[in-house]
Amino acid sequence: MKAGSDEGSMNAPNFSFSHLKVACSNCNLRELCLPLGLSLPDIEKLEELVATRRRIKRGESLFRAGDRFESLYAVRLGFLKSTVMSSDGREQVTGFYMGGELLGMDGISNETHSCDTVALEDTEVCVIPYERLEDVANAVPVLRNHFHKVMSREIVREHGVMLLLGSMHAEERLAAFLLNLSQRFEARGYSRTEFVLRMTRAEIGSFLGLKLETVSRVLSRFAGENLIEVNQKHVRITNPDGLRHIVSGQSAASC
Amino acid sequence: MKAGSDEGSMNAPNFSFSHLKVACSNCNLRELCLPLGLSLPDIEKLEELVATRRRIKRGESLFRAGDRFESLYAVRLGFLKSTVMSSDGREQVTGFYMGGELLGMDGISNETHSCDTVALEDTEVCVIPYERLEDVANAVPVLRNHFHKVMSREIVREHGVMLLLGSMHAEERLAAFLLNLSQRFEARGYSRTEFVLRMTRAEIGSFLGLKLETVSRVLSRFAGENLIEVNQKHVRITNPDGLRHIVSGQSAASC
DNA sequence: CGTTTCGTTGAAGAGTGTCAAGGCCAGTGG
DNA sequence: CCACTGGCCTTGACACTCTTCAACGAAACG
Repeated sequence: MKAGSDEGSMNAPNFSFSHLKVACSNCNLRELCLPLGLSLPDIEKLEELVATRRRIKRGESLFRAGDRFESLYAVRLGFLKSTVMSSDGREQVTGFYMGGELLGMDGISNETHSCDTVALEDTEVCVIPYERLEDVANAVPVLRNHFHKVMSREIVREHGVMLLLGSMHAEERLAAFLLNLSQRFEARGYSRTEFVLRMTRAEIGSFLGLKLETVSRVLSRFAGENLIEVNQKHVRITNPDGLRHIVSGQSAASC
Repeated sequence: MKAGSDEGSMNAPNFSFSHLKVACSNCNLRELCLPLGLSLPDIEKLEELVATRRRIKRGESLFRAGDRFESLYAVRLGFLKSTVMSSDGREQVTGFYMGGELLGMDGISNETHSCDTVALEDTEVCVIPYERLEDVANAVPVLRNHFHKVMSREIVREHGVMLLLGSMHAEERLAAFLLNLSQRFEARGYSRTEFVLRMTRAEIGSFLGLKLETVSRVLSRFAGENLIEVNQKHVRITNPDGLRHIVSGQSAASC
């Protein structure tokens, strides 16, 4: 756990809510989080809906499998992972989430969450009570469409992960993973070439269907081929085209 | 192509619509497809929405990646697969769909479909124009909730597939696959122990992240252990508990 | 400064993939 | 009716990727 956080008094779960006024209109993630062209009155309805925020410290969970579903969450700050667990205890990371992304949609189907979501660094999310979301979405068609698109986008994202898990080699998976992170960091105004992995090798491996040793070895190999520089969690992409080349059928050429 | 179909005059794509009156209220799939407790007026709105059906012959596609998204489809009869394709031409089956299941939600995010969906046997779907679905869903909250749950269920299903692809061995994947089919057939009133695989070994393999030879070998191994009987596409599950045992950590015990 | 967690690397082995040959079955045409 | 064709499935032998096991090094934390 990181030392020196100035939030020391707020770590009991039920007191980690922040009741400060939420201002979506000022949020620098609104292009990621919200549809374009919301009118002022619509934004006011929205800000009434997204009334609270919640902080999760590194290692704590936002929700767990089995928890009653009540809200969706928009990541405001930080980094999380979602995992599912099989009956015999195997864990699979189903996704990593960062600023502007929406979490918790797995819970709608059953009124119960089916995955665990854990913060990989100190994180803040906007709480979106689902019942009220449905009302607001009814009243604001733009928002309703947007909500449907976000759910659909999650489905499409998962199709991509299935493609990756089902038909790619270790090198291709990791190249695709790094490029995906790169692009998402860039969309948030960070460097697309240089970033810090918030997750461990084991978590990357779980997401990509590989063992942590394989992840480590492939990263070292990439570094040896001057595609990237790696130093523990710090990664710099020095040859993005090389990575793209690996993703799109380098294997098709060499095999 | 099968001979002797009495629909010979309807194979040009644009004439494969059937404008017969759709009657959700009489449909024997309504428990799978619709929420419980719809009032009569609600059902009438629904039947106005789901006004047309469409037939797809074996091998034909319902929609393709890149097609403009206009409708969702509910399977009334038949069997389909969805596939995504990577830039370098690798194909991944993302799911198999049967009676009562909803298709096409990938298209909402972009107004463009991102996967191909192909009939594996002669199939009939109910066409649900998306724009009108949104209106009807607004007017009928039960239906709106149901729609959201169906999308969420698709997300949860894909989490399960990710777990399978990311952390299971060939035998576990196939055992899980057979049990899943078994359960879905049972829910539709068919035998849960004896059924016909509508897809080829290669398609099963693509879905499960395996090669067709591995699928064939594992099925033979299961047959050798008297878990199932296989004869080409015909499968009989003789020891479902054995299969369940394989799914839940047989490997954890023996390794 | 010791402890723990995380990451790297090597060697050996298991599990799938690849390649190749042959069998089964349905549909086709003689 | 039969032989032929092509698609699908099965099986074997071998190659290869990834995992497993183990040891060690580096960083984070109290």
